[in-house]
Amino acid sequence: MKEGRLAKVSMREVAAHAGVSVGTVSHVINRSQKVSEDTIAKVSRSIDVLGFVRNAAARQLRSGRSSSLGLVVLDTANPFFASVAHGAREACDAAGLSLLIGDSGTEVARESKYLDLFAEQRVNGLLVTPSGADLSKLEGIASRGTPVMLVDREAGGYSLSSVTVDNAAGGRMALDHLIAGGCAKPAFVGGPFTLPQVSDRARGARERAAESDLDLAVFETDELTILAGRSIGEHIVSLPEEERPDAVFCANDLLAVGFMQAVIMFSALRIPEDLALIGYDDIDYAFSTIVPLTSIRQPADLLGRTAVESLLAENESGEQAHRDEKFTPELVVRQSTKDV
Amino acid sequence: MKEGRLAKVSMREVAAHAGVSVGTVSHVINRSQKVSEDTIAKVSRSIDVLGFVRNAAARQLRSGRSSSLGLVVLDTANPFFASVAHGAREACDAAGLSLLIGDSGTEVARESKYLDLFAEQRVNGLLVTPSGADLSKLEGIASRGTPVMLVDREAGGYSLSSVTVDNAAGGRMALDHLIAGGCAKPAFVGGPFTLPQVSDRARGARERAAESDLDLAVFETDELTILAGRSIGEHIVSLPEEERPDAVFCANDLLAVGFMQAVIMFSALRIPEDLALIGYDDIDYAFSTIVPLTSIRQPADLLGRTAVESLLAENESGEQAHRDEKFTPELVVRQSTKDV
DNA sequence: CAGCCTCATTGAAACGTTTCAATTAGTTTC
DNA sequence: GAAACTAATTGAAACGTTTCAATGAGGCTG
Repeated sequence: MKEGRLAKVSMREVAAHAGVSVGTVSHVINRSQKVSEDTIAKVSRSIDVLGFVRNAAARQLRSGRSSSLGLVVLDTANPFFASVAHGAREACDAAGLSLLIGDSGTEVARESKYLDLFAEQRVNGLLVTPSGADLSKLEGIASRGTPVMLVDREAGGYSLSSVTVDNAAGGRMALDHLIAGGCAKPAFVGGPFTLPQVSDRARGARERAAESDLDLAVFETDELTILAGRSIGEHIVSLPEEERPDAVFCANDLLAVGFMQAVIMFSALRIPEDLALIGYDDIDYAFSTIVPLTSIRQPADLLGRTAVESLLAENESGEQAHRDEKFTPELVVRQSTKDV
Repeated sequence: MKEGRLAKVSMREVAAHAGVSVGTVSHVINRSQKVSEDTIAKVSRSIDVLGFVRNAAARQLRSGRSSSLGLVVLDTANPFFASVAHGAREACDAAGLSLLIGDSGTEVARESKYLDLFAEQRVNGLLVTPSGADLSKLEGIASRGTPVMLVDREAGGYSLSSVTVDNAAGGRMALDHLIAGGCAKPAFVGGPFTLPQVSDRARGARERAAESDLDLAVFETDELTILAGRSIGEHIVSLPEEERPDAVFCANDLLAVGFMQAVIMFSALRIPEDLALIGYDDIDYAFSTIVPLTSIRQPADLLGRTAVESLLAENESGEQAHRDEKFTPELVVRQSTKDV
């Protein structure tokens, strides 16, 4: 019953126990210099016996290296970002890095808090989906030597690298499909419009609508959640028929899922006959909604993976030039829209 | 255009720039001792001008404090664990701690890797949903002074605290409901059975079935994912009618969602008339499946929050006694089962 | 056996903070 | 005007590593 009460053991104790110097212990642990078989055995044994655990803080302080990346996304509960994080994590694992994840909840203040935290942690790089329009803080961080990669957000005028999926093209695709299905009164549901992901999708959609001489009604939401979708849906289905859209393009699948709930709970409208519905992201659940959801698929996993890999590549090559990698989304047709 | 090229600035530079000692700078930053208004202003200005950022490694090394908790879950993509993580994060934010998250993918090796990583990080505490049966490693960590809290897993014989939801009771509830709806050939779908969450739910279900003189058929899966649900579903709907269950209890909602996809794609069976279906967790999407899914709701968010709070409380009070906090799940009836 | 390798090990200086006892300057008290 | 306080500031010692130049012990060579 000898409970090894918090006897914090450092390399000094290990060295003493094994009868060697501290430097030797370090070399055994890191294989940083040749050590004889005998010594390795002795030291390893002492490490086990004493239950020594390396101190990451000390090691990082001395070596300057940190071996971690920071990722800040808008909402970890959103399956799209969960996939992004998953892809990023896999890429980090492969590179022997650990990934710190922050959830900004689309709030600039929280995002900023995580950026500061990660900066203090001296992460090797930062992957960020920014919440606000002003990227100067990120630019500052990048110019001070920490590589920054924008995820699902273009650099705009800022001097930053990015990995994105073409949102305007996606919006255009969505409307193209709805119009081909014969829709006459399309609407866009989403928000906040301060998010370029939202406004770009809306813009692409509006442009395509205009080409067919159609107006695109816009219903702005506060969030991109199931709940927000349900409440705006409740509003829209209660509109008099002449004001009600006959096709709704939701800025993401969570909104669409909530919207569908509202249509079914609060109206007798049929999907897609009376109201066509298309989402964005093609999350796993889109396939399984009451009426299976047509959606615009984004390669989320790939986005995360690519972001990490590009960051590391850029880091390694000490490159200055910023790259913008842009993927193209893909239409996935299911029953919530009229197939053509 | 003066790009502050990686001029790594430490407290020494700040002190020099402000014309004070390093100690004073530290006191300004941490408010750890009274400093005159004048000096505070001077130092703050120097910090801004030089772009000083605290070095977390050095600060932690010296102070011994780390202000972070580690959380290891089975699968971050599973909405249940996403909610647990969310609750934990909120509680951490409230306590001024940062939360490190690891995803074990139900692999003991990956879990172990994260535990080591967190140990090196000297986290203030560990929240773990273990993948394997052997908790001796965790017990060892706890006895060496790092508080450990099991999440969604009981301590069994081990000397550890836990926060759980009663799985056997949940399984019992599910079967109770199915039997009340008139089911005669119930089945359980889930796995791996090495996870107590799975085996306890199955056990509760089997016991309740036995009380009504019914057998519970068991179909084991490798994972608790949509895909696994779909493939076992494909198998089950293709069974000859006399072997086919008339009610299926899935060990979680992801399985149930996949199962439902299979039923619809590969059979003409109606839910719930020909086949009743009940899931577990009551994730947000359960409400929106093709046939809205009956499920056993777990307070996931609360689980995460409580885990953190209990850990901190235990930590603070320096308590030795281990507590087991157990919540009770709740049946949520929707259309995938016959209401009674 | 002097000189020169090679191989393994060592000792001590850094890394950037926090912390605490010591110092200085200024103010009050008798 | 000495003594006793208070308030603000300082200096230096840790914290646990990594790293690098230096040391020592053999073994070879000529």
